[in-house]
Amino acid sequence: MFEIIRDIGAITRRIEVNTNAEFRRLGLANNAFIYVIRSYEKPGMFLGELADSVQIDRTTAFRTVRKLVDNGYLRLEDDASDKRLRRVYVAEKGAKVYPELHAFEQHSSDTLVSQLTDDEKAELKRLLGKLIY
Amino acid sequence: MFEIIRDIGAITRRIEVNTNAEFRRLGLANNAFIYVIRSYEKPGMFLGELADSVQIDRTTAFRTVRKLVDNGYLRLEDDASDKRLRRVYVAEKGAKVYPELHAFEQHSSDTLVSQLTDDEKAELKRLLGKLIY
DNA sequence: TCTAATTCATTGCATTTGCAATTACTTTCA
DNA sequence: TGAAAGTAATTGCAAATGCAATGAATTAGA
Repeated sequence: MFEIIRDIGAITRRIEVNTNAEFRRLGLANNAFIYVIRSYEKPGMFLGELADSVQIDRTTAFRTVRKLVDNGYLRLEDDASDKRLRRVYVAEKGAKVYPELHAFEQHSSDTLVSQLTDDEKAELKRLLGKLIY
Repeated sequence: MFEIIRDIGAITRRIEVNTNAEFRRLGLANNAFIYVIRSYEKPGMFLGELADSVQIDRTTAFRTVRKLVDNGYLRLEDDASDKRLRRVYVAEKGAKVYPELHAFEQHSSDTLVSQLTDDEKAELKRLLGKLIY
């Protein structure tokens, strides 16, 4: 059954290379696009929460977010009640590119599952949702 | 359906962190353990072939393999008929640790699918095999 | 309520990473 | 059969990465 983790590992790495190449022109390589997408969809996560949600090392995430803030894609806000937290939001530039980022993600996904029937797609999604990690 | 690539991305990154932590003591972090496993199971792949099979950048793979050769885990052989190729084999040290590496991979996999029935596991494996990347 | 344990952001630092060459064959095809 | 195109390995280099440590704020427990 170990083929499962080998398969998803290879698929993930391949998709990351593709997507990074696609968005390098926007300064969103090195998985930076991920943070824009997630911050757009769930605004206000704090830094560690965002990092954990995508399973990227917190220090790496921290530096990428800082760069995206410098580049105008994201924006940070101190939390009102907990002084440790810094919450992440998309800035205008981030909101503007979101549709393109998500469309590419959608396209990558469509290609990936293109040999599956609709039922199989739904089943795959369901099964992945039951995985423990 | 894009949830699929998000899920497998997060799972992959999490497993990599775990596995690298586990095998750092052997000098097999940074995904180095992958090369030992694969070279053991399919001896004689040439460098680029090995890299492509796991979807890791060829230059990164090249440097990791070189390090593993230096550390005594792997061994390289020039191809007899094509002078461009260098084929990869495990050395004694690599063969010795393979069982442990594979057992951990198995364990990671078992944990991952622990909430699935046997039928679901088989179905997941089948569906992943149909993905195009 | 005081202290210890926890959690967050952030930095230090050595190592790794990966894109873009370059060089050395090998294959293709006119 | 000879140039052009393709495919390997390898290197250069700037940037990213991630573990370990630090400091500040919060929470838990006695």
